[in-house]
Order: sequence, then C-alpha cells, then structure tokens
Amino acid sequence: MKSSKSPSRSLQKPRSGKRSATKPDAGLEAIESVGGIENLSRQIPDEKDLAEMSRRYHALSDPLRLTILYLLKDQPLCVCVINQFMQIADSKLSYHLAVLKEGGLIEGEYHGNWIYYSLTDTGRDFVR
Amino acid sequence: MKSSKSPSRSLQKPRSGKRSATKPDAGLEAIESVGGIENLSRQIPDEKDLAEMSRRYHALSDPLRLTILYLLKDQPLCVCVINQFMQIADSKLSYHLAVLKEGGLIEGEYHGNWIYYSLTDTGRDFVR
DNA sequence: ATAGCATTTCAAATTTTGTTGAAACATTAT
DNA sequence: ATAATGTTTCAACAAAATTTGAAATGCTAT
Repeated sequence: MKSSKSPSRSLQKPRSGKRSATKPDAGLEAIESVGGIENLSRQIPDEKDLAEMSRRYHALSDPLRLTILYLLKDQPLCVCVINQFMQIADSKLSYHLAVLKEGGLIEGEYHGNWIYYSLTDTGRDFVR
Repeated sequence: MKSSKSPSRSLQKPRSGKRSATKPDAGLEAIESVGGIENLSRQIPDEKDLAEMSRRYHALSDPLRLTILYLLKDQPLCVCVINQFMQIADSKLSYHLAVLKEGGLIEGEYHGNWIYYSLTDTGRDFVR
C-alpha cells in the first residue's frame, strides 16, 4: 500500500490564450468534450474511497494471500489447517491473514481453541 | 508486488492415528467434506495465474494509480493532460503509468508527439 | 541533421512491505 | 491457578516499491 494522497488539484483550465505548439489540441478537445477538467474530476472517487479500494487491492496483490482466499472459497478453515497447506511460519501466516482482514476480505472468529477464517461478502466477490 | 512463490505443498493428510487433543475435528471434517486436502488444492489457480492476478491487483493498489484509471474512464488522454490533473513529477507519473501498463490495465500509443493512454478491456472492468 | 518538446529510463535515496524468531495473549483442559 | 496448544504481536532485519532529478529517447518540424 502506498500513502500517495490524491493531489490537491488546482483544476484550472489550461490558459486558453495563444495555444503553444506544444499542446495537443486533440487532447484538450477530448477534455472539453466531456465537460472540462472540472467535470472530469467528478469521475474520481473521493480520497476515502480511493484509500479503501487501495487497501483492498493491496491485500489481493500477493500470490500467497490469493492462495489463502481460494482456500476459503468453499468453507471456513482454522489457521492450523490453512497452514497445513501453506507450510509457512505461523507468524508469517498471521501477518498475511491480518492484511486480508484489514482489506475487508476475510474475517475470523474463535471456535474453541481455534480461529476460523472465512470470506466476507467482499472477499467472495474476488474468488471467481 | 511480492515474490512469495506458492509453497510446494506436501499435501499429506494429517496423520490419522490417535488424534491429539490439539487438532480441531470440525476443521478436518470440513476439509474431508470437500474431498480432502488434495481436492482443496484444485481450487487454487496455478502459479502463473496467481502471479498475473497479483501484478494486476498490485497495479490497482495505489490511490494515485486508481485516480489515473478513473481519469481514463471516458476517453483516452495524453500524458501531459493526465499530468495537468495529477500535478506530479513527469518521471513519477511515467513510473505509475508503467505499473498500470504492466498490470494490463492501460495501453498507450503515440499520436504525433504525444502518447495517449487508454483503458484496456481488463482495465475497464475495474472502473465502476 | 538539428532543435524542441513529450515522455521514458536510470541510478541513488527513501519509504513501505514482508520475513523471522522470540515473546505475549487467548482458549481450553486439568 | 497452571499447563498446553493455537494464534497473534513485536522488534529487528531484509526485500521490494516508490520518489527524485538528471540524462536519454521518441516524434515532429525546420
């Protein structure tokens, strides 16, 4: 995940005086044809939504985490069983589970001694 | 993007002798109920697909890159116009465009002096 | 060929993310 | 309460992604 906050755009239309030879007319016209830069910017989700989307996609951006997600496709599984598959250090698995959880893709709950993880509705959207 | 190659799983069923008190019966049964660990593993895309998915999601995992994607929602735009919006260093924008391109979400082509970027079909799937 | 602008590429510095092993915490059983 | 097991948290380290500015490259016009 990156911080890169959305730039505080000035949204000023490019100066429309004498247009220098270095400006692509077609590009500017394309913008004008959809209502100008001010209007274009309305297409863009607000900062909060962008951050949430980024977090979710980041959670999906690792083969190991995708594997976990697919493992959970048909049923919840406890950490110990997931790890029979993954064969990685407990703390490593825990880290990746946390990333998936923070991305809103899985949720876990204790059942006896074991934590069972399952897909959230959002998570389910991403496994086929 | 992370390297984390999918673990070479041994896929052995947990030893089924005397079951220690530390094994969650429900979890094991859940696995058996879907055909055992061997079968579960068939749910998981192969390494190559996982890598491709990871790359694509990684490209989506940054607010700045998502912003670019939404900018391109309704029309191709040249780099210079995109940057009127983003207001970041040229080389920085270029880097992020490259990440999006490698993720298969956008493509660019020269039109005269300027490169116009547009969404690929895959990219379009991700802007609303 | 040269110049001029648009865009990318490169390498170095910085920041973020992932890994590791030890320690802590949660739950259950004794 | 104590012990035993499952899971997470923590801090140090390693690896990967991002930023930055300078230099290189691509296209067009002269």
